[in-house]
Amino acid sequence: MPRAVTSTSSSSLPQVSQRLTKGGSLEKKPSPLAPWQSETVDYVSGVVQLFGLPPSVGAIYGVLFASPEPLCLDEITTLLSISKGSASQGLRQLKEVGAVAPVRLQEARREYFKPELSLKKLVSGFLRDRVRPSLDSSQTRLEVIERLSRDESARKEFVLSRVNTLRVWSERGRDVLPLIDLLLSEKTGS
Amino acid sequence: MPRAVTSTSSSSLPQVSQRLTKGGSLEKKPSPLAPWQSETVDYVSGVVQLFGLPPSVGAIYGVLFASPEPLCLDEITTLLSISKGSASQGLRQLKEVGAVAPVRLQEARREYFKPELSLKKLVSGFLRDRVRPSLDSSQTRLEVIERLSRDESARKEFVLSRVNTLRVWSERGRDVLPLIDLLLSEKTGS
DNA sequence: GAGTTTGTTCATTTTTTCTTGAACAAACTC
DNA sequence: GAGTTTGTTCAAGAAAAAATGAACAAACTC
Repeated sequence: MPRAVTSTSSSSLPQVSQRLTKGGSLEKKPSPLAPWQSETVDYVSGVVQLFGLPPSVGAIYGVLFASPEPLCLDEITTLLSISKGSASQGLRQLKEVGAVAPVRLQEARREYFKPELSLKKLVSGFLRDRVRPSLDSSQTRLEVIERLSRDESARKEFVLSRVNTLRVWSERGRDVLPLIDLLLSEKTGS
Repeated sequence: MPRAVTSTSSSSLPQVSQRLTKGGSLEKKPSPLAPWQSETVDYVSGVVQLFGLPPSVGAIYGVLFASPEPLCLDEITTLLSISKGSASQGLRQLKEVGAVAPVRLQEARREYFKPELSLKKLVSGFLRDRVRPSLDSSQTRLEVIERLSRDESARKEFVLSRVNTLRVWSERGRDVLPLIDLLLSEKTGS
């Protein structure tokens, strides 16, 4: 009894099909979402994709963002016309980065979700869970390269200079992350 | 007539099969590249992929980075065992973001390439060509959302607050870009 | 405990992205 | 101009990523 907004609910909504397409955007088809909501889902989804997350994940965050009340898995599934599997996995990813928080509604048995709205938290969660790890493994790999580079007999200076450049870049990367965090913390909008 | 192919001198290159695989890494097979070079190509390629560029593009930048001399399309093709098409397209992309510069070698007819080594230039080129455009189109889309949101009669305050949040985020995004640029400009390593 | 409701997992299918290679163009050579 | 050499384009194939859906588990209800 997905109250309210089921796709093909009682009305004659003909195949309410709203499918994710290449741009990660949603085809404009009859939707249980208000126009501004569809547009927002689409927009947010695009932004999220810029950060390398799949379209469905962006859409899930988007629909939570555009909903006045927390939503449960089933509602998300219906509103976006995505599979239960996608929704479940997408929510997991969003929880991991801290982009979405579970809400326990007193009477309800299901788990509801609301979006994290602090840009700082969103970004730093992403940096922490997605970028930092890469930077770390990058460390190990750099060490391998340094070791191999010592076996080089020819062009010694060139090799050293390049390896050094890599090292510098890597450091710079590690330096910049916390600064981004810092930049976003001031003037907490909204 | 590939001459003076870097590293492993002018020896006979035995079936250099080196294929791009899922992680964007290169299978370890007999390669015309020295070990540190292969490793570097692999490493750099990984980093480049973090920025959303395809593996082959990263590999191309990587091999240029690891080569003491500029390379031409044909040499790149051979060293990485990728197709001429890939190499050509990859080089175009790299030229667009300013990650690679053409070098005119006096006697030679072919076009040779060398890698841009300034981190600042690399990053700002990327921001300019890949991120800025998204931010701009984002502007237009935000306007659409604002317009649609005015048609909303219910939950007025909620809708306004969300739209406002989007606006703030977008501004923040535009503010941060130049700062990143700034951060990278000081102390020019290497 | 039998039957629900809710959610997760994962093999399969679908979609998207990347690479290839062959056809084409442009610029040079003789 | 005919033949090279060098490089680009783009349709088609290959590979990777994402979404689906059905089987399964866990927690609840009676």
